[in-house]
Amino acid sequence: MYRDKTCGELSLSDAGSKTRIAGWVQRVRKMGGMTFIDVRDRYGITQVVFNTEINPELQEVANQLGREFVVEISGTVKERDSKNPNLETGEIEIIADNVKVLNRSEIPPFTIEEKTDGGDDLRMKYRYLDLRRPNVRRNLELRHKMAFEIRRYLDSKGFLEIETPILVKSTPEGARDFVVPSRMNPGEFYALPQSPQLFKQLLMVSGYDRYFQIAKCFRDEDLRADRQPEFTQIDCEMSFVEQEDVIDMFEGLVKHIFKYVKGIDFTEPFPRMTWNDAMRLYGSDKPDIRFGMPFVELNDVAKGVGFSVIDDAELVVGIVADGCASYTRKQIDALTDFVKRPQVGAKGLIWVKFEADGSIKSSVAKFYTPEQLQAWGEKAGAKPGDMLLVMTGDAMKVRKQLCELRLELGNELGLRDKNVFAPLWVVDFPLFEWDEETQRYYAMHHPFTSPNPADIPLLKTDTGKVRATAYDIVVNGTELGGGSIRIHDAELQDQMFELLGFTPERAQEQFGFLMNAFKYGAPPHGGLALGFDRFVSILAGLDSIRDVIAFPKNNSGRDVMNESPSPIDDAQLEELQLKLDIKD
RNA sequence: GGUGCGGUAGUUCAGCCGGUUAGAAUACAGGCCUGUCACGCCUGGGGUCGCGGGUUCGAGUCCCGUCCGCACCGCCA
Repeated sequence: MYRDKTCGELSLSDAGSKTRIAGWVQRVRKMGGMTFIDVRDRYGITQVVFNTEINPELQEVANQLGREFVVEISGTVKERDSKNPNLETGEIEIIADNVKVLNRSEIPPFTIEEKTDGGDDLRMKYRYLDLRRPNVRRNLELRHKMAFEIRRYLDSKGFLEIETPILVKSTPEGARDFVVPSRMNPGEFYALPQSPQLFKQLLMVSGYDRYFQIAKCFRDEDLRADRQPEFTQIDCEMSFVEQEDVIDMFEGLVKHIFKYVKGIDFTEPFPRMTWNDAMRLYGSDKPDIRFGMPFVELNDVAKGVGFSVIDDAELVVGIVADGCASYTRKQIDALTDFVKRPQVGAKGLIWVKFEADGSIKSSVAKFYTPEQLQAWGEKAGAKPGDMLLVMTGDAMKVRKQLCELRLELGNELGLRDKNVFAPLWVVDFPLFEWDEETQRYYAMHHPFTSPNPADIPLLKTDTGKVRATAYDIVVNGTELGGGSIRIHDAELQDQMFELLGFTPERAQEQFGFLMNAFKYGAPPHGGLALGFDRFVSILAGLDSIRDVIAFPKNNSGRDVMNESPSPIDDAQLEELQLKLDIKD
C-alpha cells in the first residue's frame, strides 16, 4: 500500500498520529524556510508542511516538486495554528518526514482547479486531466449515486435489469442509425440501437413483466448541448398495466431520486397537463412551469378594427409580464430584436403597458382606444404596473415564437431558478403528426403506441385528432422522458402500419419478429424511458449533458481526445468488402 | 443543410477608423521570503495573430474562401 489515509479524511482526531497519504501535487507554496504543498486525490486536499529547521534536505525535495507530480508522503498529523475554513481538512496538516516522487508530470495545459482557465475544447482534449477537477468529479459521483438509487428503487419494486443487444437490426424509421458492417455477412449491416424498444416489448411477451435497463442508446443526428450521439436511458417496461400504473410507478422513481439524491421530498402528485393545454397555454409540449405567464388568446377582443397585422392573423396571443410596465424603450427593443432573430422568426412584437396610474401606453395605440386596450388587459388579467406582450400570426408558429419569448422573459426576470424543480406530466399526445413535405402521417412517438381507446373509431375518419396513450415527464422545461401503452393486438397493429403508409410486406420485413411474437400471447404492456444524462444534468444544475459524461463527444460528434471517428485501413475495408466513394 | 458568435503567448482574453517594437492576467523559469493556503515581491523567457488568397504604400484589423470550436434552426419515430 502506498497510503493508509486519503487526502480527504484526516481530521483533528488524527492529530499526533503517524500517517501516509498519496496523491497529486495541487500547488507548491515556497516561503523561504518553509514549503507548503497541497496534495490532492479523489477525496480531497491535504496540506503538507516542510521546514528547513526540521529537515533542509527534505524541504529541498519538496521545492523541486511540480504541479500534478504524483507523491507519497509520510509524516505526522498536526493541528494547525492557522486553520483554513475553505478546506475540508483545513484543521490539520501533515509535518512531512518523507516524500517519494512516484511519478513526475509535464506542466498541464490548464489549471486543474474548480475554476479552470481552460476552454471547453482544451478540457475535452485532455479530459483525463479535466476529470481530476473537483466539480467534474462531483458530477460523476452524482451520476453514480443516481444510477445506484434507480437500481435500488426498481429492484424494490420487483424489476429485473436485463441487457439487450447492441448490434441490432437497422430500421430506417425515426432517427438515423449508426451502422456496423458485418465481416461474416458481406454487404450486410447491424445498427446500434436507438433504444431497446423492440427488445423490451419482446421481454413482455416472454413474461418478464417488470424490466429495466440503464441502456446506452445511439442516434446519428446532429448534436446539441443536451444531445450526444451515444447517451444513456433508464429504459423500463411493465406488463398488465394501464397508463395510470406506469405514471404512478415512475413518478415514484423520480420522487425517490429527488429524495435520496437531492433531499427534496415531493409529497404531492406531480401536476398533469394535456398536450393540447400545454400547446395552447405555453406553446410547447414541454412547458417550464417554474413560473406562470400562461398564454392569453385575444382574438375576440383585438380583431375587427381594421389593423391588418391583427385582423389577418389566425391567432392573436399574449403574455403578461408582471411589473414590466417600467420597461424602457431599450428593453422593449431588445425583446423585439429577440423575437425577430431568425431562430425565433417573428415579424414583430406588440406591447401594451398598464401604468400604475391607470394610463395605458402601447405600440398599437393609434389603432385602439384606451378602452379597447383596457379590454385586452382585463382578458389577460394584467394589473396596473404590468406589461402585455402580444404576437400574431399562424397559430402553431406564433405559439412557438411566444414560447421562446416567455422563456427569455423568465430568464430575464430570474424566474428559472436552477434550485427549483417543477416536474410535470404531459398526457394525451396526438398519435400522429402530419408531415407537409411527404404529405403523410408519421407516428409522433413510435408505431407501437396504442391509441386512446376512446379515439379508435376516429382512426380512419379523423386521423389527426386521435390521441395516443402516451405521456412525457417534463422537468423545468426539459423533456426528461416519455413512454406509452403499446399496442398488443396484432390486428390494431396492422391497422397502424397501414395508416402510417407501411405496406404489409414492409411492416413484415421491418418488424416481423415483433409481429410474430405478438401471435403467441402478448400481454397488455407499456413503459417509459428517462434520459439519464439529462436527469443528472438537471440535478447538477447544468445546461449541458457533456459535464455529466466522463468522455463526451464534441459538437460535431468527434472525440477530440482520441480523434475518433477516423479512417480505417484499406485492409480492414477489404476484409469487410467495402469500397468508399466519398463525394467532395 | 442553414444562421449567429468565436479562433491573437502554455491558458483565458484585450488590441479603436488599417499605421511604426502585438499587450494584460495567469501559467512557466530564476531570485528573495518561516505560517502560507488564489501567498507576496523582483527579474526573465515565451507569438506561424487558425490556414489560403485578395484589396492596400502598409492587414491581427477590411474582403473572399477554407478549417476548427461553441450556441441555435432544420433534424432527433
